[in-house]
Amino acid sequence: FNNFKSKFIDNFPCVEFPFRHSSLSSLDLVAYTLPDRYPLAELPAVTSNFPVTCLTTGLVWDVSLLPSLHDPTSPSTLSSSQGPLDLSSPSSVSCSSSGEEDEGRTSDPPSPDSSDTYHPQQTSRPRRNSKNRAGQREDKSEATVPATRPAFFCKHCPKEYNSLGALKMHIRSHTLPCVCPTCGKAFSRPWLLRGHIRTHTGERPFSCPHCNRAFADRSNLRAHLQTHADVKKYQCSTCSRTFSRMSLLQKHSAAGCCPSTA
DNA sequence: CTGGGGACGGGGCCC
DNA sequence: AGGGCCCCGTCCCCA
Repeated sequence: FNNFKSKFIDNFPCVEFPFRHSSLSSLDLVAYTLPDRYPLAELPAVTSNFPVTCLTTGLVWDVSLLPSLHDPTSPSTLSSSQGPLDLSSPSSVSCSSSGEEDEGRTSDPPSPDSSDTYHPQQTSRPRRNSKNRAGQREDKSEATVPATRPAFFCKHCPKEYNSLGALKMHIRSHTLPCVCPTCGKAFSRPWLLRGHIRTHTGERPFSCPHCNRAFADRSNLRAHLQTHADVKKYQCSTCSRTFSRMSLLQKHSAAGCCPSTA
């Protein structure tokens, strides 16, 4: 890995080393370097077990209430977030950030809307009323309830979707059609690329109303706003201490406040 | 160990 | 139907 890193830095002196995560395993490196882009989907999900109270919604984030999050058959709970980079041929991909279709591009996998990408067994759309974002993770991991069975299957991974649009959006995460003209890093969506480009330009359009800090990413501003809050979003159900981030609560629990659930 | 920032992924909703 | 945006979330790094 270090050799790879050194070579990368030598060849791309103006580009930040993309594999910044020092904890990358050899398997991760294989995932990056092999043409097959999805072996990470086979890895087991890393989960934690402790109750969390979301103060903003009043929901208790107790993983025991979300069995699908731990469904071993679900491949998607793993964060393959740092999507594989196709740095080998950055110029071969020509996605304009304005939303050029990944479908049908010459060097990419076959079009997601082609007939072999899905199997329209059932086309009933799920409830679109729910603004329950909390349920997103449930939906991500698997079809949680057999009531609305997904009908569209990704041919690149085991994920299933109940609409063609959702499937197409997902397939972009495989094809990564949006490529940064500066460093060649590829993204699934144009707005992700735009956010990434801000890391090059230094643009920070999201300002904190409470201090003079500004952020390139709205989510990061949101997280920052938690630091100004008297009562933070995530509460330990054992000691009632609140935290600005889920990850902090996780660390808190893992450190022993909630030994029964850590 | 804790708190916070940076970067990014992905599903749902709106237009 | 599709693109853009919003929101929620994760992971890593660093002070």
